[in-house]
Amino acid sequence: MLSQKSKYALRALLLLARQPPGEMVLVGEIAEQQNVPHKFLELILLELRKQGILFSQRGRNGGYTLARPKEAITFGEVIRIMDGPLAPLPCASVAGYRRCVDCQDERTCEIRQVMCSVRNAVADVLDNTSLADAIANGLSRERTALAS
Amino acid sequence: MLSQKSKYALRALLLLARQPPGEMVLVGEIAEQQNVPHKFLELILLELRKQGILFSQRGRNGGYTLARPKEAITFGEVIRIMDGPLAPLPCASVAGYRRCVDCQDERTCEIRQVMCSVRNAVADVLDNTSLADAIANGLSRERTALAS
DNA sequence: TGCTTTCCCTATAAAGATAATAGGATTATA
DNA sequence: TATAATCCTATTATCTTTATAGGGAAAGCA
Repeated sequence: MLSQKSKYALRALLLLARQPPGEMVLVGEIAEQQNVPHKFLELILLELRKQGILFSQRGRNGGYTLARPKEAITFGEVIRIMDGPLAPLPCASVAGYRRCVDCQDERTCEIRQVMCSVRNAVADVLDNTSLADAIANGLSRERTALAS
Repeated sequence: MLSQKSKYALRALLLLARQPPGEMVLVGEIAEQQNVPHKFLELILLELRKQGILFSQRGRNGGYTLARPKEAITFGEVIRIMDGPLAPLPCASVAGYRRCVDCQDERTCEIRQVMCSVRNAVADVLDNTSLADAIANGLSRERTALAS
């Protein structure tokens, strides 16, 4: 399940991705527009900055902006930062592998094998969807909906 | 993330799937072999029985057995019973759809669209993997491992 | 220089979900 | 009727998520 934190993070990033490149936006503006608690959003944006997703400036005329082009930020990267590994089980994770303490034989564990397939299927979607992709799909859907 | 409950449930079901069809197994035996708390496993098996996955018999010579052939029980079905919908967001779920309370326009929500893709990718794996499939894959991997 | 605005940082509380335990009720068999 | 097993409800314990609070530090401007 996607956490509230990831949802807020993605909302904020999509909002920033819709701005002209380099445009600074205040935490308060994002919070208000997206219905996210201000202070909670601060924590989220702070973490995204530390992880190189956002660039920030303090003081007057400060705010946040994407640290990279919107084509170069994927859903997978964002969700991993907020929620941790994509895999349904630690033992099926590539980046965040951890052995199951009560697993009798990982090499033959059927559950692990299936969860590895799930992990790959999920990563295939999320690591290949950028903020730009998501926005573009949204627009094309919108056009389709209006045309029909 | 897969819950402990789902993991225990799948372990128990895979154990039962490896028995001769119709063979009754005690909760206590499953709990011991799979390192699962006895009383907790009882709750899990009980729910699986209510949902038509297991058949049980009380009293002496009682126990649990699969209510259907192992080819006809999928990971998706089991995980939905234990953990609820597969989708990362309620608004992206087919079976358990629920609107996001703070969503401004679901029709154009980019996050929802991506999460629908994730849901489909996950369901595609889990709804097409039966207990029998998982056991068969495990064996073939074992053979491969031994051969190499 | 001092004032304001903004992000930055740490700590903690509140709420909810998950995991587990407990104790007995019911049923089938020998 | 004794026994062994599942069945059922309630409760506790633990952990995670979500959110709040209060101030610290830097940037710009008068």
